[in-house]
Amino acid sequence: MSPPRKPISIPRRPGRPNQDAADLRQHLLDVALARFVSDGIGNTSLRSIAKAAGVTPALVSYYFGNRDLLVGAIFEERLMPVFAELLSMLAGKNPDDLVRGFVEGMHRLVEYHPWLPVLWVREILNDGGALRELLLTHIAPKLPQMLAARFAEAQRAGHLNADLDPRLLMVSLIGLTLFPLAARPIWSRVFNASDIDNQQLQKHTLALLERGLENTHAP
Amino acid sequence: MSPPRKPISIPRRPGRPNQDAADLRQHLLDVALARFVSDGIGNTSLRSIAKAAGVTPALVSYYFGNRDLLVGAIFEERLMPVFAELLSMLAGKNPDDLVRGFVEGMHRLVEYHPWLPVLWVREILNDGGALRELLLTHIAPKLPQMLAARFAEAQRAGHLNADLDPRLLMVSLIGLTLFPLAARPIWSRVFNASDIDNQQLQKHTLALLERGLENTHAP
Amino acid sequence: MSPPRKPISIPRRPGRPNQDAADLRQHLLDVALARFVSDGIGNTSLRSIAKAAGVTPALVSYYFGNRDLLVGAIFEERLMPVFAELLSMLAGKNPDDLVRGFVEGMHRLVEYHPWLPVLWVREILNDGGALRELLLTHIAPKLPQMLAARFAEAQRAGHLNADLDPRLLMVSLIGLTLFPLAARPIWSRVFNASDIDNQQLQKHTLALLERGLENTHAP
Amino acid sequence: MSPPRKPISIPRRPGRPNQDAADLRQHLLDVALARFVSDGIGNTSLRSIAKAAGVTPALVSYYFGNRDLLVGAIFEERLMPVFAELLSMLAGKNPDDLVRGFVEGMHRLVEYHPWLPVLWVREILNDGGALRELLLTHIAPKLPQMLAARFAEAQRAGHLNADLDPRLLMVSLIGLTLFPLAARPIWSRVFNASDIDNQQLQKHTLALLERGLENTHAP
DNA sequence: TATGAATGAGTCTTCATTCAT
DNA sequence: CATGAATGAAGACTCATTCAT
Repeated sequence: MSPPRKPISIPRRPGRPNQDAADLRQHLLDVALARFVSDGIGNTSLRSIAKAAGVTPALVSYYFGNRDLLVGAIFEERLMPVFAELLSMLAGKNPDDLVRGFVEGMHRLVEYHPWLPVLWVREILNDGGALRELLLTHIAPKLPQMLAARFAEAQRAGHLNADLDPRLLMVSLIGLTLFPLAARPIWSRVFNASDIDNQQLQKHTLALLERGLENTHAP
Repeated sequence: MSPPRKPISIPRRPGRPNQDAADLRQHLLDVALARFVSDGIGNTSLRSIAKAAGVTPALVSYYFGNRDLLVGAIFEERLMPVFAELLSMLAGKNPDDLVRGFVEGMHRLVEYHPWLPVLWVREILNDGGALRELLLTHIAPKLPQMLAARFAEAQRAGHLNADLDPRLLMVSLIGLTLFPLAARPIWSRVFNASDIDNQQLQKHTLALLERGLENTHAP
Repeated sequence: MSPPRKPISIPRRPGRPNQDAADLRQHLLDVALARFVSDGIGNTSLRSIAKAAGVTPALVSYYFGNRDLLVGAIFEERLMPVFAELLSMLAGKNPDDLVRGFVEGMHRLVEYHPWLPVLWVREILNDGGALRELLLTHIAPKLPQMLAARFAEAQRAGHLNADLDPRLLMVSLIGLTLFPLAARPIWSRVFNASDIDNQQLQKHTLALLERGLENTHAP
Repeated sequence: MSPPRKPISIPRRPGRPNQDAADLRQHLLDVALARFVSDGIGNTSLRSIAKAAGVTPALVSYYFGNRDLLVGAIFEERLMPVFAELLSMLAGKNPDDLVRGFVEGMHRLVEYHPWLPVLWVREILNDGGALRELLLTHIAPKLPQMLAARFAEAQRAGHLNADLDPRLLMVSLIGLTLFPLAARPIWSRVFNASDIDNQQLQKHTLALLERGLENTHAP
């Protein structure tokens, strides 16, 4: 891998903690990710990342080559691992637990990577999203296709509402997990709903998924 | 006539059809909306709008004053009317038809205003979204609060799954309508699903909402 | 004279009093003069004049042809007449009264045309001043040369301090009249001297001119 | 090394001598001052300064941040030192020499900083002058107030024409030094007076100040 | 390894001016 | 007589990037 890998520690600017080059690279990625999430990738200048990281803009270019390569690095070193995690979470699940496993897994994931929903919505979901193409060409197909296939299988076995489309179910699952998590700031404000935590959201989601709207508990 | 007049008469941009000012204004709004939808508001320069409209950047300033006012105009003249439509669609519905009405209404709406889902996701859902504040302060609260209130009422009357949160149900509904519609390009590609049309999506969504995942049709 | 001279009164915008074209021209000149004085000619846009006059920018161009011609009109129709006044004030003065006449005349002039000192200092005195060239080629030479000549004559007759230069005396006179009048805002603030009115200034100036610094009243 | 580097090496603007950054900063200040003096601060674009300095406009922003900061730098690094000089020149003077000291000091000052009178007149004296506020809040009050106080003292001691106002005397002194020096181009042309040098001007001024107009030398 | 200096392209906005109406 | 529409040029400023050091 490219430029700064030697572990020689040269504490240049005393403001930043004494870390070696690899750490600085990670620091830059952290800062960049934070800015990307809060401002959007397209709206974030390298300058602002550099400033937030206590570093010159030239350094950011130096470490990552150029803007696109930085975005690529964020994708590969921050986003991909998260999807890998999700994949491994769902690997062993048997079909009946799959939906519950997905919902719980996603919630657990977001607990550790709170930036995921927003980044997903803004940069992947959207037409010009900076990460969409990367996702679609690198990893995306695998996970959702695998899940959809297993839904289809369950459906054929009569374990799943026959009126559902297995592929669309995959979409619905994201619309019921990542989407509400990304949208929290807005519904929290609209409904004055700071009392609702993620656990309640998860419970609501599972209730909706498992039994739909009808009050089937009642006899 | 005294003041200095160059006698050469140059007909203005012959490329654009001879339309009056009001039309041009609408044309500019159309173009701006299109660019906003495809690139994001924050990433769209007035210059690019002007170019796409076959007009100088100065003219865009001339018509709308400045960038923020243009965004405001888009909001008021393009987005607000759509929400008004939705509101009137749902006005007369009785509680039992409400969810179905919402899903069908949203689909019908998007049929006529295909840009709605994307714009919603990018500019309202997201943290720094250019339209979020406008929506939240102008119209947003009313519609979702009204619907959530009616859900709560239905729930008290025993007509609605007791484990759902009425406010989160509102969120879920959007996650199952606007979200999949906005995400169509992506799932269509991932699943090679150009065969799935909006009608199927609507059917799937209603099936999921009404009975959940379980295969309750089977005895 | 150029464009709008017909006395047909068409009250277009009801905001502005019902005045005919000639009056509108005068109105525009008034407004332009006011803006020129307060912002400087170079810093004043036709737009701002038009706005202040309740008129479209196009109208200003229409009436005066272009920016330079407007400045020319200000010079000819506002500044020239003032110098003519001064000239006539000093015409009949006999040599001994000349200095006193100049000081008093200038003060009287400024009483009626308070904008004179500022305009003079900014637009004539300065190197790139918009009116300097106009003044130098149109009128300037006459008045100061005439006065300087009469000072020289008085000096030859032994009526004037022999160590003075008659031409520089002309300069000094302006430095002791127009200059302090233009500078009033600044010295008034520096010295907290809102108590000093023009009459006191005039008295001080004459005292300085007539006897210099020394306390010659004392026997 | 990895990041993409175009191998073509283009030596930067060979026109300007190879000077280090500090020198370039000074050069830019020099050029800016010259433009400010000849065109007025408000009428001088960064673009024109950059062009005159053989530099891109972006570089001017790079060095000074923005327009106001550039003006501030001119004030602090060019104007303030001059006033400090004047102050130190007058520090030790005893009251009787004060006026003469002021006139001579100002002439000496202008000899080394020929731009001072014009800048003073245009940017401090004038109402919207860009440097006025800076001067008034940073330094102005001290010097003139000190001088006026000493004039008042001399007057009380009977050493100064009793009909003068000490504060206005301060104003008159500027009107008889900075003003004629700033106006030289104009009176030099009006009177065809290229023969009058600063020494003669100084002599004239002192003669006027010390004895006024009357020919008191004659018995 | 890291940066300061520098640039060219691009941002939005304002300006004076023109001309058909 | 007066203006709305339109433009091209210029305004200040920011940006990503490069390169010598």
